[in-house]
Amino acid sequence: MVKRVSLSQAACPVARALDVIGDWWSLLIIRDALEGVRRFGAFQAGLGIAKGMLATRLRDLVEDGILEIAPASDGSAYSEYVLTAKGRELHLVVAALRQWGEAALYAPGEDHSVLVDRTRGQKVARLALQAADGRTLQWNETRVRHVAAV
Amino acid sequence: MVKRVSLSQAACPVARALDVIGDWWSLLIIRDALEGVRRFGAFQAGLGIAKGMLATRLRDLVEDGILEIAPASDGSAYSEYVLTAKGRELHLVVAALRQWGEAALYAPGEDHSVLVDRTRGQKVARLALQAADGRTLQWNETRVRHVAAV
DNA sequence: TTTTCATGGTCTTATTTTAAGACCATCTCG
DNA sequence: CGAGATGGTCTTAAAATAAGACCATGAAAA
Repeated sequence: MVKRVSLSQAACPVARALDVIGDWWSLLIIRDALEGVRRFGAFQAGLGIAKGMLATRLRDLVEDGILEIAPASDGSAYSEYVLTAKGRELHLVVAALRQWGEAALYAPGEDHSVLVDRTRGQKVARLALQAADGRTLQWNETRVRHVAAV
Repeated sequence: MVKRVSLSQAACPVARALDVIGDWWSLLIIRDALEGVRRFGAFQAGLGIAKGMLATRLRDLVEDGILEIAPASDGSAYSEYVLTAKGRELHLVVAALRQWGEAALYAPGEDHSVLVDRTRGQKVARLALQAADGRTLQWNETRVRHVAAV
């Protein structure tokens, strides 16, 4: 029996991305980190995750260069987990998931949190795929160009 | 001991979305479905997934209204799995993952598949968050407005 | 300074999920 | 009809998860 399949060498960026952040908790941790959560205890309280799971997830995310450990910003001797530049770029993935969830998984009238423009408090516009020339592309107006097998 | 935690009733759309598609294989299945894969055997061959896993994943995705079973388009007695409207909307999530993977997980010069405009074959533009008035928003120019606890 | 509590983990255990393949029923086609 | 393709189910062993006991250190109160 082998370990869980690894996609870290896949030629498809989607597969490779899921290999890193495609598990249950990682994107939730990143979501919280994007909102400013930094301390172990804060992640644990916000997510309701078991401590052991959180510890391994944080370790993995640090190993993958998505989080980094920094001295606590409040001057105490504890440390904090902060997103790296690579990790911050995941905000679009989180936003896409959020918009899909809002549209597809809530009954009309059911309440949920909302991503807003920080300065004006207005809801962020829906994401859309655009061609190089700026045309908006629907799901069936794109295709994937695969690389030749090695 | 309880089952794996369920987030299906979360007030955060990100959590609820991950509850549905946040496992290892679902988004890869959806990625392939977006590229036109429809048959059980085609999914299995493309993903290298165990048959049992694929069967349960497909069943779950159908239950969640992301895929639906249709008669085979080639006239045979077999059936096919096709994306529903709800499932097709996930193309933005897949695109966001793809763009992040391309930027963050490949060494310079390393080859990967690319999402292109179907009519012109040009690479799709990078996604970006926009405010209601069209301004582009960086990761730190947004915040999440939470709902009041019930 | 001693004592107490908060913080940030590790380790153990029971349960669930996953990977792999054996097995089987139905369909297609020669 | 018979052989192989197709689309599954079932079994089994290994790995991941959930929950909490336990522990070391830092912070803070007495």
